[in-house]
Amino acid sequence: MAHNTFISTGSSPALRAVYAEIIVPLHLGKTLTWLVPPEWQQEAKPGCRAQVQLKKGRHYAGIIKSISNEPPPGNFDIKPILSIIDESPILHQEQLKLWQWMAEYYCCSEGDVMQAALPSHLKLTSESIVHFNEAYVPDPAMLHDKAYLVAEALEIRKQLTLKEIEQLTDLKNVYPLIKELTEAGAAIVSETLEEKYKPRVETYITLAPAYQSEEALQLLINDWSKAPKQLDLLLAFLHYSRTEGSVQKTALLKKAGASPAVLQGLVTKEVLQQHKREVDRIPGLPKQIELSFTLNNGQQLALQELRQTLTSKPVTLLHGITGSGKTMLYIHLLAEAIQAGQQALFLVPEIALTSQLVRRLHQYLGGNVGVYHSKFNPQERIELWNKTRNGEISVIVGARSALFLPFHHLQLIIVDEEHDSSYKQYDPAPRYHARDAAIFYGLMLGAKVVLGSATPSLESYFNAQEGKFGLVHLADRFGEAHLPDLQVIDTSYKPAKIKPAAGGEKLPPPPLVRQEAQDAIQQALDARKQVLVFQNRRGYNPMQSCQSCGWVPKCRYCDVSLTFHKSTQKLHCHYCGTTYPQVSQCERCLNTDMKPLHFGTEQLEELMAALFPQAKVARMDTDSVRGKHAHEQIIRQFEQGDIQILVGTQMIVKGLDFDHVAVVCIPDGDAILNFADFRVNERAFQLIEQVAGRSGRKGDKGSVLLQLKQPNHPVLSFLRQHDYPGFYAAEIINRQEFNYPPYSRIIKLQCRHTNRDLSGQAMDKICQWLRTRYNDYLSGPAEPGINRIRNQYITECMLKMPRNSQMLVQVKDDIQKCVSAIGSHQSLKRVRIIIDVDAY
DNA sequence: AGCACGCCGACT
DNA sequence: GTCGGCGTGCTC
Repeated sequence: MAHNTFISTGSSPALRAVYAEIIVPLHLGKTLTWLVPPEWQQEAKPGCRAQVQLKKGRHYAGIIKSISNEPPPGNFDIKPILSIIDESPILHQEQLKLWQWMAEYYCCSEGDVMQAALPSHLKLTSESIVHFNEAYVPDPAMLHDKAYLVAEALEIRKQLTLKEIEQLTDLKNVYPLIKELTEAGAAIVSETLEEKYKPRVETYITLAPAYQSEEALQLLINDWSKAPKQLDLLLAFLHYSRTEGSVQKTALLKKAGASPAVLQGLVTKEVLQQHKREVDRIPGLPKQIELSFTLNNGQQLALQELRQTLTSKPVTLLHGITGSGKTMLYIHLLAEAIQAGQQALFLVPEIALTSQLVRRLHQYLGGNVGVYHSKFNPQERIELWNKTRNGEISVIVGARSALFLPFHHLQLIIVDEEHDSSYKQYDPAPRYHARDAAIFYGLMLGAKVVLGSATPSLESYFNAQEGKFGLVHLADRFGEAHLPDLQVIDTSYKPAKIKPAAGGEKLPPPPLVRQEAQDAIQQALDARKQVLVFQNRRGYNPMQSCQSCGWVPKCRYCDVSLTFHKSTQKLHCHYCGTTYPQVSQCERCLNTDMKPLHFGTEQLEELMAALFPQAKVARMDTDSVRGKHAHEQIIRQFEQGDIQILVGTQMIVKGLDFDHVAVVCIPDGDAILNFADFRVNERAFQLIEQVAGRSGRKGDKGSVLLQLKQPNHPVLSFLRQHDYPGFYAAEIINRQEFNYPPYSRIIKLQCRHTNRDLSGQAMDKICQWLRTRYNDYLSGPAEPGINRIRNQYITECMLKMPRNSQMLVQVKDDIQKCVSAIGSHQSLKRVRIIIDVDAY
């Protein structure tokens, strides 16, 4: 690297200043440049973290993006880098390229990408420490009361953090006070950037060298007098060191029932010694590969096809119906990658990352597999990060953020359940789609990419049809299992044929779960089978309304009705989380006849328990799985047959394989089919087909009970036949006709502001500008169905751009210009603008 | 994101 | 008249 050669000959580049372009974890429009002082020029390499200061404030650990001799344009003082944190880069060049692509493609800053990509413990920000200036003599006349108080505290404690000063003074803003203290010469402020990752250290006990020999030891024990507890502990130690090899301190004390003081006695007598050792937080398994299963003919064939398309196409779509054993094929591919000394990434939707899946991967691929997801603590994530970087781990299974791990030889990326919308990050930026980013990254690295799904996204299937992706079908269900029957139960209103009895008694309302469905469930229970009940609404009643005026309790901050939760006896807003006391009286007309509308998982759980008292009923939704292990626990109980009926949201759909489910019941199918979005049909097909796939494994034919008010919905015929290609063929025509993806790319723009008018005005202006060039592609401005969330009024517009990439780059550029124009508009500059590329 | 700077109400 | 509250601009 010529630029940082300090001693050089000829036209001495050493005299030229060295600059580093650095990504800081902030939402900034551009990267900033720092000067690299000579003492850091050797270490300053792209991918290393550098400690930098912004303004006079905090220090950050930024990532060096590039090094150059060219100063940034503009005339201002360029601050020097304070230090280089990493001896060697923590990111590879390819990762930086991925970041850059992501920032450009999804219209965000690289700082935004950094926020998502780095585990929190690598993103350091400084803490200000206020030190006492020893030369200072406290003088109450010179300082204000509170400042004097702090000065006195500093004299005793020598240093205080900002938090401590806040508590001490009860001030919200301590900066003026600190300024006063520093100006008076009482205090000096420093910034500390501390490495947050600390290796886990355990203490091990060994015998002192003097007693290593059998004779010396015998002598010691035979001549032992006094301190019987110490002798007990010593004997216990000898026992464990013989049976287990190494002896860990806390384990020994626990097993021997001894106190630390007893051990300390032996250590002081120089009989035993203590050693500290760094240990892994993630327990390692043996790195063996044992593919102790056989593929059926269909799977064999599919695997061969897959291997073939992977060599000819950069991306292959594996369309395998639910229960066809896609995971087994993945395991084969992963094993091949490991054996070839490569690394592989196995992406799954967050909640599909269950111990069921992990257990299977560990069973066949052993310690070659590492798991990366949000339930792991920051320390464990760093260890996995490092193990990926140094190649200790070959396969990572993880949710979307696992894409950012520092693989050094990534040659295979599998995206399972590729249709799953949770691959798309919604908020905050970067609003990226992990599947699409994985495809880009795979192409860049020359890695093979496999997308797998029973119900592929229209985009992926389209790409396969066009020949852009390879396509492999896996049609047989594994182990003689049949696809379930779809039974539609018509719940549309039918006028009663018999007149109501004299006196005008009302007919009782039909039950939420109709008699037919109840009978089928009862049958399943009688056959000692299990039942899943899918309902995509949490809570007890998603809504209630006044019987006389129609008033509906709504959230104070959001434009949504409140859901009653029986567990808390409160009304909840599912958008901002605010809770309100239960309402029994209409606020508008004071009528006391509030009627609950619709139903959620809580009510269904209660209903199922009442209808089937002999069965154990459980519920799985975000409310019932609050704890770290609650989710796993419910799944395990269901697997073991301790639960017969499981009521739940999406959560029960993803990644779970249950062997004894005979019936899947969907009481509110209309909620799935009546969604105002161009992806309704696709989502409905995926959701229902996926839930259906949970039933009827291991030989029996299961059934799906779908209650619907519209029993002739076009999607149903395809669902009945489990005919994905048929569904695709029908749906793709709609997409083409209305120019929706995959025939176009959608960019959604949103304005958010507490003032509805300002939000609207900003969006109007944006649309005005965009219309001059993109009139044919623009729809909006409009207010979305829910126009206010967390007190922010939302307005939006949508661009349906042709797939032509040149134009896509252009439009993003123009959008950025719009955003900065709004940003410098006097009255609209405070409106927040959100750009969502490939929005869902 | 934070922190500095600047403009207005509560209180000496 | 000042203190200190929060609104908005800039960061190499």
